[in-house]
Amino acid sequence: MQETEWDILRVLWERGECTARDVADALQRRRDWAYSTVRTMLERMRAKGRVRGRKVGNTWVYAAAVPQVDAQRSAWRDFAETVFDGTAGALHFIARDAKLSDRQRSKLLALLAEEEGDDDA
Amino acid sequence: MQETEWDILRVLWERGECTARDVADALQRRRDWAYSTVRTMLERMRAKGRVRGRKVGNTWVYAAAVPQVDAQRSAWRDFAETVFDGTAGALHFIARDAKLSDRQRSKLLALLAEEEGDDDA
DNA sequence: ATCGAAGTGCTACACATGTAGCACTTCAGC
DNA sequence: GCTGAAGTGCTACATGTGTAGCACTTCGAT
Repeated sequence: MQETEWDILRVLWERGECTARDVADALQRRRDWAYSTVRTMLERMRAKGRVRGRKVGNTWVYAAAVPQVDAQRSAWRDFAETVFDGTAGALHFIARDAKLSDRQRSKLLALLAEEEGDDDA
Repeated sequence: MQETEWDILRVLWERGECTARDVADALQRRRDWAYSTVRTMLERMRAKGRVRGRKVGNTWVYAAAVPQVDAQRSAWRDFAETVFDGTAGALHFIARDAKLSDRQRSKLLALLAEEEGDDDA
């Protein structure tokens, strides 16, 4: 999935259902897209099943087709696979080569510790 | 950077300088590419500066233009930026939502602990 | 000298992505 | 009822990506 799509999806995840106009407005600063660009993108994403669309009156209203965390999980898997040949390699990289700041490292440790043992709970 | 490029670069990182033939052979199983496909890709990557190429006799010999870990770092940054709006979000995700197995989690903890304090040393 | 394998430069073509315009319709306010 | 803003469907066009072929050259072995 491309960056453009993530930008659009982020809007949809944050705000729930949106019209093309809503999305365009929300992305105003981040992306200087013409309204029609946003529309094209939304339509393409609908064709690909990335977003759902329903018509309210004569207006299309869009929503993300999958929960954000699901999309993130598959992005994470793809990333790990493509760049590190698997999750193990990716984690290895993060721990050792990602040049995390001390702050980031301890935050990560803290979060991991917190999570320890309560898988998914 | 696309998956195809990573596959090629991985070969170059592993083996150092390679001819198109070397790369094609190395990718035999992973990717069923025609020799010319590999050549096209290498040439395009050379045009983009992703690989360096020098001519040995009449044969092109290619090598990755950047060290693997550098490429991984920028991929990591792009990934974090695109999907999580920053490294912090990405780390948060990894600690809490990536559904790591217990084994992966403890491995990660161990690696992080090991690294603790010796930044880059 | 010659023949074939492997190399080279160049071209091709379909599909995806980034970006956007046009012509037409519809609804809300005057 | 008319007008304008916002919506719609459709089209466009450049660039990137995936995949590969063709014609020509070159070098090593016979």
